[in-house]
Amino acid sequence: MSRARRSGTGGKVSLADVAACANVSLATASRVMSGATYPVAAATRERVLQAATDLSYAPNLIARALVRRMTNTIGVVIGDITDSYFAEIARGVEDQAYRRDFLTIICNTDRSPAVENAYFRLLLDHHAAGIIIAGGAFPQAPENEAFRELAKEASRSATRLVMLTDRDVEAPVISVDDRMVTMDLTRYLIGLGHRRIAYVEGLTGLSTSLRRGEGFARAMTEAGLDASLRYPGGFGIEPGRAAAALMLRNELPDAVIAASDEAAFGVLTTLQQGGVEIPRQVSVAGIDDNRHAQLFNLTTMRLPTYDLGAMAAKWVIGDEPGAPDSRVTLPCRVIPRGTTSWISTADRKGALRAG
Amino acid sequence: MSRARRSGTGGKVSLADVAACANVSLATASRVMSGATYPVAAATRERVLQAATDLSYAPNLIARALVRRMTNTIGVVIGDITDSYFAEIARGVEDQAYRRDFLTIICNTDRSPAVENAYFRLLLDHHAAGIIIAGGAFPQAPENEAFRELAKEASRSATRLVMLTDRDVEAPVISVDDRMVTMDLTRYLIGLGHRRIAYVEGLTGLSTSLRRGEGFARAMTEAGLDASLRYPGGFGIEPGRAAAALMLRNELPDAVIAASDEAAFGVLTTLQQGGVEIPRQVSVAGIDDNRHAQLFNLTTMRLPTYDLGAMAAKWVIGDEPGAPDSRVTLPCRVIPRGTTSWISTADRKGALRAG
DNA sequence: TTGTACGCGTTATCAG
DNA sequence: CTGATAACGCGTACAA
Repeated sequence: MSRARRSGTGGKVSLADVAACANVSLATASRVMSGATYPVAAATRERVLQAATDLSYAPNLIARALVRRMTNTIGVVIGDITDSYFAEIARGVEDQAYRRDFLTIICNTDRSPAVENAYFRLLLDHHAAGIIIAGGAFPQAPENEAFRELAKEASRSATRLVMLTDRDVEAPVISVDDRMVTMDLTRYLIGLGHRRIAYVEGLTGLSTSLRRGEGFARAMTEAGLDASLRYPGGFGIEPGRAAAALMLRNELPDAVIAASDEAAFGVLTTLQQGGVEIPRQVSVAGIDDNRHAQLFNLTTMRLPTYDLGAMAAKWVIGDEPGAPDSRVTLPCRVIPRGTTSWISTADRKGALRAG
Repeated sequence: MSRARRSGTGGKVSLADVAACANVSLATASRVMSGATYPVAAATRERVLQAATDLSYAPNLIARALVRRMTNTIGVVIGDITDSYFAEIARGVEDQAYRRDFLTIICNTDRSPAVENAYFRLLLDHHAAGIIIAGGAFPQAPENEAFRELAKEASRSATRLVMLTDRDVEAPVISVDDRMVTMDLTRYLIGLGHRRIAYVEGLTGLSTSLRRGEGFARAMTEAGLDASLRYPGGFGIEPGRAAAALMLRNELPDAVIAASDEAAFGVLTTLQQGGVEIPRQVSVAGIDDNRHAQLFNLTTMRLPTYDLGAMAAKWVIGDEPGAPDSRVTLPCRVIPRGTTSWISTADRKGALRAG
């Protein structure tokens, strides 16, 4: 009765209204509306459906979530959505989520382990169906302990967890081989005849940066080259600029690899402003292959960012979750463009000296 | 008792556990945990708090949402998160949301009115605390009817609605004056001595594009100049490229304004590849001032994208919502950089002819 | 100041 | 195949 009164107002119509309107029990109405494959007579089902559309019924997702102990949301924890690397990942997640009527929650940490943990906690409390952690690890961070604790809590609950980079927790990880990324890229440049190759590091302390640095070093030493030409860096434009400014003060390298496209842009433009011709004098390469790499005609390593997010989302909302110890590694490849070229014989002298 | 048994397992601890542990009623426990300003004796409050931390209690946000008829989430409906324009908006929202423990749900529509409505519906059913619609309007879209219906439903419910561009619905709107944006920019270029100015349009059918086009036309005609040099466009890089390719086949304009930075990048690089010197021969300007504009040294209109999102979020989760008919307009301004300059007297001839 | 009891809108478990 | 009814975990009148 109170229901009947409410139906006239702006109050939402509930399943009870539908049931009443269709002359069936709440249970029956639920069975047809909740999409379950439960045996209901075709006739009554039709009646319920009709009543639902008549009353323009929309299920209360929250009530449903309470009893199912699970919302139709999936959280993606990233560094910063304005960074195209993370934006692509988020897009991959969202595309999959949308297909199954899941909502995508975005959590910017600005690479703060504390914020990361705070969001982890919040998502758990929100009973997200899945949590995708895309930020890299800081092996030294004191917050790692709490992070692992949170991961354990997740494994006890029903929310599925996926890591997009190895975080040393019991959760499936989908990632790229960061060491291989720089190794392949470095080898590519060496194959082009470059000997004196500089490397602009990624963000300090991040395990991803560490591994990329290792890859560079390994490729150089295995070719008998000096791997010590390194510049402190980061993933943004500014670190690239700073490194390039330093390069301009000394003997130029044959080539420079930056740990990200953005940093490479910084290197590229600063070098050019300094009067250096790219790639005639110096070759430049980045990592990511983001949307603007093409604009700068930048040689780079293509990272499957979108696929990382998409696959993680599938594991999280799909029928087959990734096993807690499963790790899949997605392939990357060099995208040769105009900022790299064979080293000219005229400039080879310096290179030979360095080698 | 069943509770006591569960406490040992991985099952979550509930408020009842806390209450029992603190020897108080469920109500009392609720009153201290829910943060309400309800009179509770300091001693008992302390006991409850202690019990909560002892049991590492975390409130079930879904249960809370059910009774409050409101989740701690805010949905932001955008075109595409990999577009830095929308990413900045989303970041503005998220920053505010995080401060108050709200979760930010991101919804990519790819500018499809149908998808936009689908997300609108989903967010409503999810009982989002607020919904921010950032995509532009397609005045001709048949889905607009349903959109308005959804907006009405929102106004009847408790979820707050904010538009980031005028959508002709009963909801507060925070936006920029798109007409003024292009007018100011065009006037700036005219002030630099340019006469033959080309305009690369925004995405067809979008009201934002329409208004920007109007602004360009008005500024030109009020200066007694020909406003007919327009190129079909869009907000991406490719449309810019295509327009520039066309320009290269005919008499070059003095300057070109693109409806977005990305399009301007396309114009800029294509023109340069075509042997045109920027800005000596042609000045180029964009709209947005995104992160890469500085890299290209692009003159542009700075749009307060981040602030748009941040202010919308405040209206949505803050103490004072925007009135349904309130419209605030955030200021924009020209950022002069290196892709525009005074027109050289040598090139002035053509300009005079056109004027 | 504290406790009791009910309601939020669904789903799931039993009987019929 | 259908219908009562008990959870789900929390907030809040109302009563004490």
